[in-house]
Amino acid sequence: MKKLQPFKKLSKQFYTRNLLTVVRELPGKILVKKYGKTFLAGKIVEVEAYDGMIDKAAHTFTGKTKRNEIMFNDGGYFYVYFTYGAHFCCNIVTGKKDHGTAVLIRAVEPLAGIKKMSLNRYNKITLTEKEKLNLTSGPGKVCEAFGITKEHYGLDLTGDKIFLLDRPKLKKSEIVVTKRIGIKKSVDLPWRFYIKDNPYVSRK
DNA sequence: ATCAAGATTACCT
DNA sequence: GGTAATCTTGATA
Repeated sequence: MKKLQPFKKLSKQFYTRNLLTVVRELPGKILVKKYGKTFLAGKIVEVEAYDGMIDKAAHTFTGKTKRNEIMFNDGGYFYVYFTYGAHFCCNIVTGKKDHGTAVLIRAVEPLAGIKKMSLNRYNKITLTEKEKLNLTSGPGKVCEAFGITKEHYGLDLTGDKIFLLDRPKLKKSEIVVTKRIGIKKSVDLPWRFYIKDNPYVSRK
């Protein structure tokens, strides 16, 4: 009989390891945002790594600015940015202080608070099948569904507003590795990781 | 002060 | 498949 693992918050030590170690372990973990007395939650199904030291696509590649300064902290902080005049995207800062590394959360599978997510995305509760799959299948969609905005910039992920829950490690065969999406620089780095056959992954 | 780009999305054919 | 929308940020002057 397999022991049921309790849902435990990921610790500071999880995040302060190297970017590429953390990014491989993030698929399958659970993103949680406190919402009043309840919670919004989703299983992380797609992520990308960004490393300012060697990666021209990273916001930290050209040094510290007001926007990216949280990425130069040690791991365990939330980096939120605004783009294309419309969308927020959220990231998990990793590594040691001054590394400038983070993981973009590209897609999650909704687990709890789905009604609230539906309201945030579509301003209604009853969704078509297509709309359900479109709820959190992209970085901007995740933030809209969870109500994540610049006010969440810099949050400590060991706190209780936004955090991740641990889950058993996935097998290597369950994770697909590809080049990243939607960037024009350093396009060949194989730093996108997603859960095989999961319908909420943004693109095959 | 001005300007171009952008870790996207929704909607179109 | 392609592209308009939309505005913050960072770079350049």
